[in-house]
Amino acid sequence: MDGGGGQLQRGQAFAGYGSLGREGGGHEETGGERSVCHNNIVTGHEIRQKFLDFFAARQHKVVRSSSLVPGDDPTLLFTNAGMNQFKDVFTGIEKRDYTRATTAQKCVRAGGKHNDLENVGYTRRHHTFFEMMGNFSFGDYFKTDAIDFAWELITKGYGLDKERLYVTVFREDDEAEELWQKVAGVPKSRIFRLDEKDNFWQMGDTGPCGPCSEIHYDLGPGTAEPGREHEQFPLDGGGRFVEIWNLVFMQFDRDASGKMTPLPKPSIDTGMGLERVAALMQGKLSNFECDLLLPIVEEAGRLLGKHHGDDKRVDTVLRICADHARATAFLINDGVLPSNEGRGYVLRKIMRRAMRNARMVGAADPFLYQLTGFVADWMKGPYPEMLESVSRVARVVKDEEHRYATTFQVAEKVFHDEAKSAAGGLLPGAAAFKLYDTYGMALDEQEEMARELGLSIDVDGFNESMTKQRERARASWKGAEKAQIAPVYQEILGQGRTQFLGYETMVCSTAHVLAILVNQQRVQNVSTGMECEVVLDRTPFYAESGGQAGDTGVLMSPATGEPLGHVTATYAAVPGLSVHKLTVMGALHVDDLVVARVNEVGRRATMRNHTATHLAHAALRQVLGTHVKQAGSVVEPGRLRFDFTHYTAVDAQELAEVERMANAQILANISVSTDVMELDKAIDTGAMALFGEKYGEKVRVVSVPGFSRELCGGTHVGSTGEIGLIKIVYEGSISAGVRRVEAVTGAAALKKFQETAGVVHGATSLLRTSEGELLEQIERLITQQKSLERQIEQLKEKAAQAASGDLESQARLIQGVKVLSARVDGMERAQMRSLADSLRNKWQTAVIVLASATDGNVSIISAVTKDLTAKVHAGKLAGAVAQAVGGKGGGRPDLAEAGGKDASALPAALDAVYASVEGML
RNA sequence: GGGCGGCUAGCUCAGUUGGGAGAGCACCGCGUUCGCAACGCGGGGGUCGCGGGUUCAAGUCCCGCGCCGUCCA
Repeated sequence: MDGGGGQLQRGQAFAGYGSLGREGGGHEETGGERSVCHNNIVTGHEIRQKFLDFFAARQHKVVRSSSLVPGDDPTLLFTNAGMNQFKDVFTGIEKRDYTRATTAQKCVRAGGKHNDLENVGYTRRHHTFFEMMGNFSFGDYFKTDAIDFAWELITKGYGLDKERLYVTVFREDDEAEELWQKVAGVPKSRIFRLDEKDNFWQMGDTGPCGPCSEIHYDLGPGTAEPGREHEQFPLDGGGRFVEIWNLVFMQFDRDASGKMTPLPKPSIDTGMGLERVAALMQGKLSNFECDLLLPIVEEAGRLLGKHHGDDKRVDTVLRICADHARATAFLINDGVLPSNEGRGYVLRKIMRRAMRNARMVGAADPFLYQLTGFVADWMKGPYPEMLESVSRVARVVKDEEHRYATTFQVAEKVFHDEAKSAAGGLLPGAAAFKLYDTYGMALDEQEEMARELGLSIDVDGFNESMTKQRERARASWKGAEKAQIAPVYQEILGQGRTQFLGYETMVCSTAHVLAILVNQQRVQNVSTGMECEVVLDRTPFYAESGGQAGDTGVLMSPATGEPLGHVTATYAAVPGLSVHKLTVMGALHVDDLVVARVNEVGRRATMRNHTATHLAHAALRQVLGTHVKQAGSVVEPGRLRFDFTHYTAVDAQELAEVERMANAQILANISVSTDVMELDKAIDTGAMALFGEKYGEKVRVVSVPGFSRELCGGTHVGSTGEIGLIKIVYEGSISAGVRRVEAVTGAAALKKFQETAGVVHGATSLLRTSEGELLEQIERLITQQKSLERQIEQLKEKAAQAASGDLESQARLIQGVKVLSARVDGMERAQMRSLADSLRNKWQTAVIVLASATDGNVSIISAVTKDLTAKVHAGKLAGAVAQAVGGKGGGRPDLAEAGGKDASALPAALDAVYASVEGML
């Protein structure tokens, strides 16, 4: 490692080779913007701020980082690039009131297409969590400015040495190559042309795409990763060359056939990894050495009682912990909770990988929850929300650490069982896979444990089982194809967004039919009895969104008032386009003028439930704590359902208090106000925004003054009194850390109350008691019931004893053995068993057969004392009797049971026992 | 969405071709002791997750559902 070749130890500044960030051989840059030098290293936080300031000064809107949970993009597991939140802006679906933006975006890459999880900790630049800085142009500036800005920021703003910078362009992008020379003054020798794989960007198989251009930084000779020194830029730099900035020139639109047409207004999307820039500006080879990560690595060491830098294996673990603690803290802050599917599962895998690695270097106790606290504190400057969630995050992480500990205990037990039976020191692949698949024990963990026992694991067998499982999962997936948004809706949206009138009115008499669809095909008209979808230019119908159910109602003829069709559902096929599902009752043509009338009773019930949901949310936060955040919501006419983050069951007192608070707001009959404002402003005034929801720039804020304030696009009552009453009717668990409540309001609440009162009334009249004494009365009945059952047991026992006295005299002595074959009608199996048992104990050496006939069923018990079981088999004895009465049976040699149907054959069968026993003895 | 494992006393769990629902800890009582710990004896506590089915008989076998865990997608 540290031979004479100038190979550097990780973490060591490579000041020996020139000095980073200085222009030429040690000359300090003079002038306004301070350049970087090794005496005065800039922090990661400063680099981030400088980026945003630089573009703000160039008319870019500084947009805050969006949530790590992408809004309504099912194709994306986590936000993984700066452009995610602008996707719809690039495609033109969404409009913003700016055309230039800049962000520092938190990103997670784990699971899904970019899965680097297994590499994290072992390499210099793989992370699950990182920050991506970027500037964006939405049809504003293009290549020239993008190149100019980028070059100016890194050479002047950040003061990177031009002699260390290289540029790549797409093979066919002559324009970019020219501009780099002209605008930035990069010599042609430093510009490389690359193929589609590296320098052509596309969002999907269709849609916007274009060439891109990357800026790379040369860390200098001797900085390549061990074993990769020979690799040459640009094919692969072996770690010596770092890609620091990718500029995407979005200039084509690709259609389904693969044909690319130039976009009228080309756009810019760029991304620069904060951690790698910070590392190289601070003279470090590894991102883990930069000041955004190193303190977390060191803190991990402190918590685990290890020292960073002493041991290679330990260092790797500390890096894993540091990276994963960042991802964990940020993901949970954004509302993700560890679970066994989807995003939650990826989070769990990240967390467990950290715990597992820590355990393998000797960590015994939960520690990750402390490290996430440290992360929150370290990142609180740019992400102040991290401090608010710090105790909730700690709680969630600690829970997961405990859960991991218990599952690990179980797995460990199974592992040792398997290890015991491992033949030839090799643990079979199937066993290893079972441990992994069923008990969640990772392979490296098993290998570690196997090593301690001097065993090895059949890894090939393991992989084989894994492949089979994959195939199974894939086969089952084929049937369920994802519903694709039909392009026809996009096409209709092109005619304009639906104007929603439902906030103000429930009827509109001036709506025009824009389009009619039958089975997603556009038609010109429809007639009675058909099912179709109708798009209007304006509508009072609320399209299902934000958990609120879509409206139902009717479309009518303006001339006659006759119904033209029933609207059975309303939904947004694509954002901005409301589609009415219609059962046609008359003729309807495109361009018709119609009266659209919402079913007012249903809608008002929905409005009551929606406002009540906000009241419940606010009340839950007051009663349980501010960690309570909405995790899902359904608002329908009949009820409301609200899922929220909370780690334990809500007890009866707490629920009662929540109901009391919410109803107090209803009784106070407070006016509900709605304001439309900028998103930033709304958040600044403390309105609650939801995880994963994507909001436009202008948002609606719904307030119950003094109690609740939430971003919400739904419809609400005018004042809280309209709700009438809210009653919670269910509380339960959804998954670890998420609870669900359901409630009813208004007429539904009254109905619920009447039903409950009816049940109570029924109970009081059955028990001939009053409401006040109902519970007491039931308790008394239960106690009485138990005591009666006990008395019956005792009586039965007495009866059995008495019977056994009689039976004793019936027993015959055959060759010194007491043999009894008797009928004991009315006795249950259990009683017969204990009777036989007590006789057996009493007689010491005996053969007993008892039978009872009840309700056409014959039960038979046969018991033989141990000393005789070699000669007389109780099972065979019982079986013989059973056969005679049309049944069968069996059991152990000393005790058997049997049964049959024919009671009339019983006396003879029982009598025959004596003879057959005599034969056996 | 598809596998696999689990659900039995307050807790941790055992329960082997289907044939007496059990252990340890905890709890209560008694004994021993100056007292405590420990020990001994005795006792209470169970819709065997829920619902169907097969069977003379189901904790045990079959089907469905729920919850928890785990892996794959």
